[in-house]
Amino acid sequence: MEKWMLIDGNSIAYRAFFALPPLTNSAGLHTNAIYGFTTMLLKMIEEEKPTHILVAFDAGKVTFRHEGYTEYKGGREKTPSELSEQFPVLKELIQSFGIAQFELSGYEADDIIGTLTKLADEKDVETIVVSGDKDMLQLASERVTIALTRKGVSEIDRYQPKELMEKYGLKPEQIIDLKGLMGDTSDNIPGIPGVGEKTALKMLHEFGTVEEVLANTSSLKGKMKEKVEAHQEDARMSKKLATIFREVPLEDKVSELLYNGYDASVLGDMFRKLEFKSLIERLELPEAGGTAIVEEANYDVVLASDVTGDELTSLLAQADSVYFEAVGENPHQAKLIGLAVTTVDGDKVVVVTYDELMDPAVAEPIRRWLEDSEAPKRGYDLHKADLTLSWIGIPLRGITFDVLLAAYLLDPTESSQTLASLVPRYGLPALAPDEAVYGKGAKFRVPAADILAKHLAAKAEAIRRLVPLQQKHLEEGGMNQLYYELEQPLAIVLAGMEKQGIKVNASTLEDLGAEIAQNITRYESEIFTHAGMEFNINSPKQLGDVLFDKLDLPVIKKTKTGYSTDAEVLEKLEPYHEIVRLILHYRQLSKLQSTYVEGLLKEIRRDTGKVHTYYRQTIAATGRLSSQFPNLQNIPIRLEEGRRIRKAFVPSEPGWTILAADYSQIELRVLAHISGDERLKEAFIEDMDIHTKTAMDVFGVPADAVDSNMRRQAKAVNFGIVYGISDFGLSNNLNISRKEASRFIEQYFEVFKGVRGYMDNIVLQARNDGYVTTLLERRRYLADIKASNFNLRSFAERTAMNTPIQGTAADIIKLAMVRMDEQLRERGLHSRMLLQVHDELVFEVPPDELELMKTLVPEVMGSALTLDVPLKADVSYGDNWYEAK
DNA sequence: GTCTTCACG
DNA sequence: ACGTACGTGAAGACC
Repeated sequence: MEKWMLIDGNSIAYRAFFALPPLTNSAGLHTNAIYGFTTMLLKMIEEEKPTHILVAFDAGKVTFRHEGYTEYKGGREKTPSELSEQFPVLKELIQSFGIAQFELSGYEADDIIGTLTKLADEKDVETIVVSGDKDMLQLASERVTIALTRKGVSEIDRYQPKELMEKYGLKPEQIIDLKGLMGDTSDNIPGIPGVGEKTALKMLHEFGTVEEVLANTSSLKGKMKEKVEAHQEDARMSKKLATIFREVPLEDKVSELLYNGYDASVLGDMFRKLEFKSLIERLELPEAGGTAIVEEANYDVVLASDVTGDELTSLLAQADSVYFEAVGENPHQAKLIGLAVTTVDGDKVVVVTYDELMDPAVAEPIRRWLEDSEAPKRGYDLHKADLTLSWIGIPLRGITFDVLLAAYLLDPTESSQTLASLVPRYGLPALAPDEAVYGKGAKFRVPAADILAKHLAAKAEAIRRLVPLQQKHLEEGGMNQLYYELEQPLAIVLAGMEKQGIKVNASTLEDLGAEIAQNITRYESEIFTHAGMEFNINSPKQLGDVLFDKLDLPVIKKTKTGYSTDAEVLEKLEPYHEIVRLILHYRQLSKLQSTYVEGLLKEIRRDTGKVHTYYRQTIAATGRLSSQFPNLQNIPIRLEEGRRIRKAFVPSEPGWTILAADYSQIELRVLAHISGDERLKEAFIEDMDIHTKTAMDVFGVPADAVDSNMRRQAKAVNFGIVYGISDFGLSNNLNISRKEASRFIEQYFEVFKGVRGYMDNIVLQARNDGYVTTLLERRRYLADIKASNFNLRSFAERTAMNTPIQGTAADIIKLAMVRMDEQLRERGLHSRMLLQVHDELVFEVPPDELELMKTLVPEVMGSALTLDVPLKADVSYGDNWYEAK
């Protein structure tokens, strides 16, 4: 079955140009229109899977339309040179894709596309037209779908006659009547002055066509009647101008549209010229020179079982880098496939398959090497490797460098940190894609040993070559300390905590679950009664239909796909209908049940009764950790019902205690330090209640005049300050007007002048350097800090304000963790560090260590880093995590 | 796979 | 005029 895709090249390029921030490649060529066009093209090819593709361009300056009306498209702004310079390159790119393009003198892209859709209708071929121009809607038919871009080029609305009727109440052929009446300023089509979309639609719904409207002016009234009568000719001519000409002599050029996919090396060359690195990675295109740099491997691959134990031992004595391959996202459950070790001189790579590692006859030297803390190892994601290995009883020691961790510090915002994506960043030869070696999804297979060995060897070699390059960059970025003294040691501390796990009492959860289940059923039936029908309350779509169509509640907010029903909306709807409160409760319970009761129960290991999270150290752009499988950083606490989940988190030894310590206001303390604001510093030096103090200063009242509402507002302002304040955000949060919010902020900055100075300064610094840093020199690049798009730029500015604060707080608790681990070890304590929740550390403590830990933990946390204000950590403890409050 | 919602700091 | 608070992960619905 044929399927055609016809793209309006000029229209899409224009749209992309104005939607995207200015991008240039290093040669200074603007590339934003090309980039936008390309992403749109890839998306549409993927979604539509066309057999034939054409990109049509407008040709030359004079089209047949000018013959009748010389002002056609007059008055249009001249195409900016930043865009026009992109057209020749765009055409080259389309050629690299192997996609046909037409440009016929005297005709516009519309006409070419119009002619082809006519042909498609005649031949009964399914066709999609891609454009940003609503005029195209006149071509819609049962076979022809018009895809119009919305909001730049990223979102696309598809129209067939049915959708057109729903949205405008018009048939496709009436689009030209619409234009005839209302005109089009961008094409300088006059239409009837004073008639806009609303009026034009009204007239067409009544009369159907321009001609009929003109024939019935008598039924129009007043000013409108005069205008229509005076501009009859304009309307007729406008209609004619808007009509797409569908008889372009294309003869039989359709066969040229056949699309057979692209040649990866040709497209790769083109993307390289444009410096579309993300697209090269996304499409897994070869790295350079037409085909990938295929460097002849200049090392021998040695299988462990092919050499004697002594030979293996001596090879490992000169080991340099190591790569571990495991299958599975969750390192606690991942299956090791094998590992590869390069020698220092790079001329040999030893590969050990999993079976060999498990074979005592072969494994002895390799196990000894892995466990030897004096044998240096450079690798990729050794935190994960350490954890996976620990489950088969092999500790990994002697880590001296990790290219994943380094890549993260060098650019934490990079979207992919896989080894394969990292390698080209440093100009090293590409790796074979994992998919090509293993297949994906159901087709995943571990290949034969020789093929596997080659692949693992290439990865180990890539690591060996990456290390010195990254070390140089770390040095240049002043991140040596951050790397060697913080992140790298932390990786092993984390693996220890993860392996240790925390005990979760299943029956506590089950009891809670039974209680919640009862309540859920109750709410469910009450909701159905109020709704007068049964439906899936968990479906935002169905819920929206009930609330806004059936019950006719006011629509507060819309999402891309329909009505919004989030908690914020529901809270506003509470006064209108009793059902809303019930839904809010239902939502709360349903979340608790599915995510926390059922979700957590699934994660408990049957044998030990523990859950083992996995902390990811290279995800968050600010330097924070993230937690997965399960996420133990978002266990409920704010509401009592949810907080009870914490009762299930208990010590793993009888008689022990859960001890939790959290930093008090760490982010605001960090802000006080880095901004140097005297008032804020003083507040913390005096150990005041910071929100009350803020209220006093912002409202200009004494402490005893601060009521709970003032404190609440001050607290919101403090949060806003940390997030990178905007009046809009604060007004939203406090449900006040933007003006009021803006006054709060102004008053805050009047008092905390140093904070204002910091905010102004950090944004300037970001603009200057392109990045911001934390106290420990952790770096975050802000690609959009100079964007012309207000939204993108504002976002980058808020990020510039927030990242040094959030990131420094992350630095501090990470430091505390490394220190704490040392302390437990050096003092020979049995207490164990189990969890980190951004500003909190959770331990399990034997009875005889409780008194010591109660002072040691806050001491270590408080002295992790010396700031101009004290760091304070509060301790609490109990029989479970709930009691430790 | 994407979207929406919601849990945490 | 624009239209967002910063950072995450998981579940369920729906395509």
